[in-house]
Amino acid sequence: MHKALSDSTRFEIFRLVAAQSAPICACDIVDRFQVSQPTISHHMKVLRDAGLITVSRRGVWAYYAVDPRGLEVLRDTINALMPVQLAATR
Amino acid sequence: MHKALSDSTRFEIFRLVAAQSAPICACDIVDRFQVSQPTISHHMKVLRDAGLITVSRRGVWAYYAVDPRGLEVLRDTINALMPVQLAATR
DNA sequence: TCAGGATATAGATGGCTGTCAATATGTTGG
DNA sequence: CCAACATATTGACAGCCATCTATATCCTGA
Repeated sequence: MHKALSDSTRFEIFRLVAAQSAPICACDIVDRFQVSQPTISHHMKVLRDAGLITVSRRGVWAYYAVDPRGLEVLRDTINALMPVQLAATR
Repeated sequence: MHKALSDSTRFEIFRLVAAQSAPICACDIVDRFQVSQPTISHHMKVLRDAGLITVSRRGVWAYYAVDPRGLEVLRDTINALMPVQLAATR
């Protein structure tokens, strides 16, 4: 999961997806980055395999959204590493 | 920061350090992993450069501890990615 | 059914990095 | 001051991976 977020391009893609209030079209992601469409597709697969995003198809288009369960796992992992009194901090 | 935790050996080292109630000696870390001493030293440097751990010297020995500020940054980064109602979940 | 477009897959490649052996650096006890 | 030890640094190398081009797959409108 950390590995999925360790590449800067992929992290930025994830941030973009996470910033949306609705699923975002893959084509819109391709438009916003300098890398090629296959590279974006590859990154989406990595993020998907990590459980961080979900994909839904509408016709030809692919719509990506954050998988809340993945984020929860990530947060819980971090919290488990924190000393208790620090974990209580908000 | 995610990159620092993306390697499995390094993540396990960090988990070991985080699990201690007092700083842990580098020699004890070397003892618990299969990799060589220089490799451990390299990983400690990566974790240190990422702001995740701190080191203090006592004589010949190096003692490592989690840097709470790094963990806070990490947690805040994750929280910033979460939808508000999910971030409120405990 | 076909053309065109959106996305995914395959294969190749260059750069990054985790690892090791060898060595350097720094510290302490005698 | 020296020997022994703990840790860090260096240099080399193999495997991984982000990226590209080319191509395949899938869907839709006409």
